Amino acid sequence: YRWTQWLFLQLYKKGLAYKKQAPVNWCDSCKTVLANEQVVDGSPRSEVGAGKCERCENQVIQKELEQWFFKVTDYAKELLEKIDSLDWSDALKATQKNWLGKSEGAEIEFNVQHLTFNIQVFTTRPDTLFGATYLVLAPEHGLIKDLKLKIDNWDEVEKYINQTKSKNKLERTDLAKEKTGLELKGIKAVNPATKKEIPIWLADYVLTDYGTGAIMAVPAHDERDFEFARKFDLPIAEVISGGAGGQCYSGEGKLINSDKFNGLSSEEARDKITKFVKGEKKVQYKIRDWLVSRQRYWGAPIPIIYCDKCGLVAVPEKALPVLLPDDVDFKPTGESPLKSSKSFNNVKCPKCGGAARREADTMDTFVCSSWYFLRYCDAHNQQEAFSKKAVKYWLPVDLYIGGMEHAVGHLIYSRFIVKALRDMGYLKFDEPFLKMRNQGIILAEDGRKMSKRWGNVINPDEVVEAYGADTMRIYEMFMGPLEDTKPWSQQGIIGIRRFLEKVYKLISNELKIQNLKLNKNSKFKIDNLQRLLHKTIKKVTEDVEALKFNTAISSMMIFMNEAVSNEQLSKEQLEKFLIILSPFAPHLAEELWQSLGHQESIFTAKWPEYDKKLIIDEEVTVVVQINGKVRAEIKAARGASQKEIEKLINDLTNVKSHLQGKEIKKVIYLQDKLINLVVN
RNA sequence: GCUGGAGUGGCGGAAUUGGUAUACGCGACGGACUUAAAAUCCGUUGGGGGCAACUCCUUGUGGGUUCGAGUCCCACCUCCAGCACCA
Repeated sequence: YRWTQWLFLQLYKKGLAYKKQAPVNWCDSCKTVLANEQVVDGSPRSEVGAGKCERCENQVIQKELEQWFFKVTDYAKELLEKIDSLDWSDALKATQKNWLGKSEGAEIEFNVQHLTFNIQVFTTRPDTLFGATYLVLAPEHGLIKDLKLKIDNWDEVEKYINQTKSKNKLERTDLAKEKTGLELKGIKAVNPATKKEIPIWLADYVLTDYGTGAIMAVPAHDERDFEFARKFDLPIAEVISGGAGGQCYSGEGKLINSDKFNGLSSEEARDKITKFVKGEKKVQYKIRDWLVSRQRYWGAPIPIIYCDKCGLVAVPEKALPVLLPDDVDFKPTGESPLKSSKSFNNVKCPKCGGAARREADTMDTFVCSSWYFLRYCDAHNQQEAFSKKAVKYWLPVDLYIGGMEHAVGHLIYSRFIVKALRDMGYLKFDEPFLKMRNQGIILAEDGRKMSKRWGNVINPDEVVEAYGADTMRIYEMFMGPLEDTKPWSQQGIIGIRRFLEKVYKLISNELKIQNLKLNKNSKFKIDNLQRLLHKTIKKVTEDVEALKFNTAISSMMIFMNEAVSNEQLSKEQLEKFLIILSPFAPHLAEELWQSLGHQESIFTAKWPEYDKKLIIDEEVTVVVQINGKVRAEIKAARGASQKEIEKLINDLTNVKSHLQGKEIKKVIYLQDKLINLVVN
């Protein structure tokens, strides 16, 4: 964590790490704050449904605290734009795009009537400006206090603000709940397009931390504004055609009731109206800065010192690491545990030498995990976090495998850190993980998630005990595609055990290992087995590359079944087979390899190459279709011409009977595969 | 509501990307071995009809394109995942 602290200092120097007072997520069971990304909805089957700590599933509450943040928002644009250049799954990309939440619109200024104050709003629909019949501010909006003396119903307003404060995020964002709000009496705003006076309201459905914390309400063309206007009897002005009377229409269309802009399309009008009222085009993102402070013991201490004279002072890099003290109780209490350590807390200011105290919070563990792959390239370097040379050699990561749950946490943080370090000159690449695959989770046999709560957990140690580690390993790969969520089957695993036993028996004298040339009578079979082996090598090689382990295993099973039923297999064939099996069943393959007399490990053996000539069959099966329906199949020599095939199939009784009294209108021939006779 | 993904036998799943649907495995049924069971081995196994050769139906539903559709297009249904009063 010395180098994690170093990383913090680099971000701090660049202004990318900062401290601010803000409402934050607090888990009262873990006794710490959480990042937005660490608050989850909970399992779909949970009773309550929203806002839970991802670690303990406790309901998260909001607290107003001063905390450290990393400025991920500075990179929102690039984080979004570069997603499409990555070889990641669509689901992962979409989730991350969702989280970044880009929306394009404009900031427009509304003057407060007869006063010098004005209110900025963000809207994605400047084309509907003529229909803005009132404004709504978030209860936390800074302007409200400034206008206190002008507001006639201040007592009521204050009461509403306090009510909002007492609500947690869950209560406030409950979609089912009816909207609440009240008017700021005594003041009015002016719609910059219509120049008409419009009322200013306060409502908790407007969020303080998105956009400007204020909206222009267009009830005719926004569902939420419509609902609000109906409840409080506010005017509704239709400015986009296309809606049914008396209903809200949130789509686009031609402008109406919009003065000189009438007749324009929504798209054309957006720019023009924004210019007309001297508004500014703006792009908004939903993502917030990353809250990295934690009130926990286990974590890298934040390398900052507070001095009464100098204020906030960074720990000099030479003084790193700031070690965790051992004279504290590390159980979470809600206060940072490091605060209670005398040895840790009291220090001298690095600038003036005066009495000072250390920052007592530690960093989110995700700070460490957002750059570990850089350190892994150069783990023993004592002079720097990583050398440019080592990082250039190893990174970016070619293939990264991990769960979907990292979509909006680790994977965004890592991308952010890499971009920040790149801009500081430490790295020369933009993205940490070029190709990413998400393994699906293995569910319990009942199709639910494995959980202590359901008592359906499969203990891998017990599986290994009963069937062996190789069996367990292969079964997990055989169950289905890597990325699929799939249920475990205690019954199904026996098939893999049988397969491996078949392989084992091959060398335990139950089957004879013979040389290829051995038996004239079985030459045909041996030839076929040799062909099958090479097809299997091809299939396994390609499937491994594509991470399609389930079909690779299936093809090895087919080969084994064939080898066993023929009771023929040369030592050379067995060896090649063992090598392709070895990544799947390392223990068994190694043991059999040694028993064949090898001194070196099987993992030093060269991966077999397939013979291109052997994977092509000389005799092929051609399917005979009549009007697209399979009526017969024939064996033919590879490369047979259409005429030759037509001659062959004419004699087939089933073909004859289907052609009786009919006329062949067209013949479709796919070499070595299929012939389709189209008849009337 | 928005975004992404998926619907194939009793079950997990294959299908060269438009060309024999159900590979491989589990389970089930029948048989061999056994006093018996387990293990192992052999056979059968999508559904219907037929003694049989064969034949009809079948990839969530309904349409369409095509010589030919699990695969492509349109509409719908269901499930999973993510986001959600984001203006």
